[in-house]
Amino acid sequence: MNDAATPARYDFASAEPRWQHAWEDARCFSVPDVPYGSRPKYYVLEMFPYPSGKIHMGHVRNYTLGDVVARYKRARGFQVLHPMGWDAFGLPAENAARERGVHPAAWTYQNIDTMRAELKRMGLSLEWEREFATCDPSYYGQQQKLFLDFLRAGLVERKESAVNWDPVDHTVLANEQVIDGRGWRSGALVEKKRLSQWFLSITRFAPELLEALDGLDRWPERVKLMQANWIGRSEGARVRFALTEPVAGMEQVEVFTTRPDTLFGMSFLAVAADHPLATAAAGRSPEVAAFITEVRSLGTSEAAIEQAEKRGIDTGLRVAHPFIEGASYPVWIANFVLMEYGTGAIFGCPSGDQRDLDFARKYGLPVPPVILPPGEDPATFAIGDTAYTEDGTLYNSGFLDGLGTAEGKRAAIAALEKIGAGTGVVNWRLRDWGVSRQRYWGCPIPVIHCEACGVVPVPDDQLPVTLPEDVDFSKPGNPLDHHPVWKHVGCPQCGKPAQRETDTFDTFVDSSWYFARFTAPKAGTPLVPAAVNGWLPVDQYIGGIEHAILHLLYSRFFTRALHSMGYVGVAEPFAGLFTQGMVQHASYKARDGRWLAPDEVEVAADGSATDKASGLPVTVSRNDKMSKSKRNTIDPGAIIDQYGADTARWFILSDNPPDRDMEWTAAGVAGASRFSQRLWRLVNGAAATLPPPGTEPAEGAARDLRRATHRTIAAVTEALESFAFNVAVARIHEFANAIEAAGEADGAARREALEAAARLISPMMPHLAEELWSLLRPGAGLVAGLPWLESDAELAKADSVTLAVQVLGKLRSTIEVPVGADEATVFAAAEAEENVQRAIAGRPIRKRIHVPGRIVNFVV
RNA sequence: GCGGACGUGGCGAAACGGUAGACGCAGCAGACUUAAAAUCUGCUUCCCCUCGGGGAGUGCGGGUUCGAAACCCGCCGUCCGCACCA
Repeated sequence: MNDAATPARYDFASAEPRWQHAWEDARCFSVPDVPYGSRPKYYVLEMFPYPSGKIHMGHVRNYTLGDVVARYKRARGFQVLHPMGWDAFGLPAENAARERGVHPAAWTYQNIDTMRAELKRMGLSLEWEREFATCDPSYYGQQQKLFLDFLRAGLVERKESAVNWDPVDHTVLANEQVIDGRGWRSGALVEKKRLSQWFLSITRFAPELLEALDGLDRWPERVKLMQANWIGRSEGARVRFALTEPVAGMEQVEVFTTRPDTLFGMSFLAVAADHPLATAAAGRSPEVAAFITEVRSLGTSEAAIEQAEKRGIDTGLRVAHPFIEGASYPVWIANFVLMEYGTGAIFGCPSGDQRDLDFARKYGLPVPPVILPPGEDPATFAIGDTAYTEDGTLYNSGFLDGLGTAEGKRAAIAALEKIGAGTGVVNWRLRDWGVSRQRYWGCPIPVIHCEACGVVPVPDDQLPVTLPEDVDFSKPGNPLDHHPVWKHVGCPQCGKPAQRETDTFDTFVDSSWYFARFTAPKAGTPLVPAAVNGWLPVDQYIGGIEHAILHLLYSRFFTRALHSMGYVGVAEPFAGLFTQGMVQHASYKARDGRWLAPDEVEVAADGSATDKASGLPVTVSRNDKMSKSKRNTIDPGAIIDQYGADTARWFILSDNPPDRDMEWTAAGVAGASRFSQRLWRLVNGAAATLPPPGTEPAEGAARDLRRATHRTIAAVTEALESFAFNVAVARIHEFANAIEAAGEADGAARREALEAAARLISPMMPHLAEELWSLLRPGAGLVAGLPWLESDAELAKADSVTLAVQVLGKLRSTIEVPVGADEATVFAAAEAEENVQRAIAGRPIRKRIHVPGRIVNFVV
């Protein structure tokens, strides 16, 4: 059937693997561990994937964006480091082991093989020689060395602490992994449990992690803001209140407040249910004990759900006021006071804090007003159900009377410090990072517990501490813990029987330094100074907004810690950050509630859809996140089979700006495919008839085509520089239109245009670029090895421009004038327009405005 | 509650304070075909019209400016983050 009548088409299926091999053979994307010579370095990195089984469209978008940057920067003369690896430890591998009896390592490495093959089909300019998985002993063994360095540097603590316990996954979660009181993975309600845990001292770096955000000028503002909020700096004071009688050895209770100026408005003191004072009070009163039990059982999550309800109980204890001789206040336990923030205790100033006011009203506590709002009369101002939390003038406040809020704070802190009852402090919301997980499939924490010697680091020559392969997943809990022999070792110090730590690291530890390891991935030390200092920081990091806090903050902390230990020269790992939007797809729900896959429905022109099988209408919901449960995922592999990698890449780039959520549509992919075929036809049809390379003076249509060429080079370059990839795509579309419109104009100009098109698409559609280039310049080598095109400003320049002519700011006409025409000529031409005259309607022109190349405006 | 971002045709979107809607998707009309696919050409913000044009228009209401989608003030809406943070 295929004969001469069938129009020729670009055969991506054979071309794409061919060019992938050509790049590989030419080692186009390899760089040395240490950047060499005078060419500047550029490190492009996309957040490495978790090997879940298959790549999804989010990966395709992420790696396409990174590849455009990598290929573009390479063409701009940079030595580009662009590696890929696998964030390979984690729970799903263990779940697979429990559910299907497959070993986590086998499951993981098999997934990696599958996904590597899929990524390779995308034609990414990656340096695969640097690939590693975090579950390789050669990686996590080096991580164990780093941990021991952290330990020696005093950046690790072992603390008994209340942890977030996930009862479904049987593991501890970081605060960041608790979302609305539920485990981020299992969704189970999180319980509080006390365990001995390893903590990395991220709080020590809180001030610099906050301050350095200002210097990250190529990070999205919102990510910096989210981090700043998470670190949560607040200035205030710690105030010690003496108990009127000691309880369980405690003589005082300390509170944190941001409003020491309102101390005279105190009405009560409240502590968290977990506070030692609460525990002491419980010992003296069954009612108090019962209340604490009740608050605990509700838990933080329930509290969040029913928010508003403030509850408390009077302990019967009292505290003295630091400033008011002889005054004392009741100590309450309140459910809205959190042990995790500040000191777990507050002083209640109902007139100046809404929560305190709600509490005071509920339990009939006094509400002494101390802040007078501007313009209010102290004789008449009263607090109703709304606390006054703004600035004002202090009154009823002894020595603070008459001071404003800021001066009041300073004066109160000075007075507290003078009498030894408190100090001005900065309080941080950030907690230390608990990294212990009661899990098998993670990096073993390299310490040994000895009854005589305590915690003993595993000696260097015994590293790596590798995971045992023979593990039993049939019991709940940590397989390392109930392994028959693995944990039983001799103490490295005294030689007596001791036990290995059976906890493994939070997988966020693994991803906190992988970007540094890529610079020398096979080294026998964690990092090689010349390599890591040569390549870091990552110049462009690209990934999802979901990592705005956790991964990015941990990585910043890790880099600072490594910096403080002399491992790396920089303090910030990521100079530029780009957060991409999600890939979404319409979802289809049948009447009976079943979700239908896209290929099971018939979508009409108006967007409505029917079930192919039954013919019944289905509910269409646009812009749904792709998910297996809604059956609206699109398999990248199938798209590449049908359309090729370039088409998938082109569509993803063309649809919208990369930081916004995009909708995957069949029509959009088809459009991208059409364009790739059109470009190919344009080149394939002309290649044989073009003159050999070389330029000649051009006139008329040829001159216009050369102008379009050089303008397009400039416009695409600018768009690529600013991550406006959708605009770059649009400019290339316009360029294709211009080349077609130029018809048979001049061979040399046409060759120049087609060659430019081939090279300009190369960051986005690299295979097609090579194919076109090989048609235009057989045997001339790879586009991947060519420098970026330069726009010739002379050629891009226009001979004449179209000016808009406005009267009173309203467009009335346009005129064509030579570039550089003098103002008098321009005004004369503009005034001569019939439409302009009609709009002026005989009125005198009061003002003439001319913005050269843009606009003329007459004010009448 | 606090903080932030964003509102432009049927849809995705462009637009140094200077011709709003480039480019694409969808749609309509036509060409080529026995037909379809593929491809190509034209039209496509809304309203009025004497086919020359005219009016309105970037969530709403004001303001600054010769000129505002963009800058300022106030609303409304959507989304995101944090959330009894003392």
